[in-house]
Amino acid sequence: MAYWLLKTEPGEYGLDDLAAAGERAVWDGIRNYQARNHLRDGVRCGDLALIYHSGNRDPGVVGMAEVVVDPYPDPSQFDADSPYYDDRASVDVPRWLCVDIRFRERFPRPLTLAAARQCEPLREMVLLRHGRLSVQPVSDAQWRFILRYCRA
DNA sequence: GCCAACGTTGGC
DNA sequence: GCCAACGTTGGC
Repeated sequence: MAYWLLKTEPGEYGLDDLAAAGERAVWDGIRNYQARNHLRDGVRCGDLALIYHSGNRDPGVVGMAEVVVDPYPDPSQFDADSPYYDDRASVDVPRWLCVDIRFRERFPRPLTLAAARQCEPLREMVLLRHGRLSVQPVSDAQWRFILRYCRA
């Protein structure tokens, strides 16, 4: 079982939408090869993920979700009406993956990016070193630290 | 809205 | 395969 951090813009699809989605939400639209490779090579059913809100006034980790299925080809890449359509992808040779997740919790004390930068145990976190990656691994130690912080 | 950092495209 | 031009992300 592994830990991840998934980014999203709350104005598009945030923790509220995830909570409202119930048992299963399609986490699609990932269009970055490094993020895709994390899905392909790492993310599996049963993994847990921090939900990170970006592009808002106070970016940070706001909640947690559970991965409920192994990664599979993102249907939106085949949909010409979708903003995530990719005409280089085909059903036979899909280019992008997505995953389904389920809301687990909303943190009483979100970890803002600014606060994370002040936390020594998070110094090596991918979020702080490589800010733009939308699917990124979280180490066991980082996970434990963040949960203790956010649930306090 | 600005801009730095990073990713992608495409000519050669 | 290099690299310049361009596009995107995302904090501020």
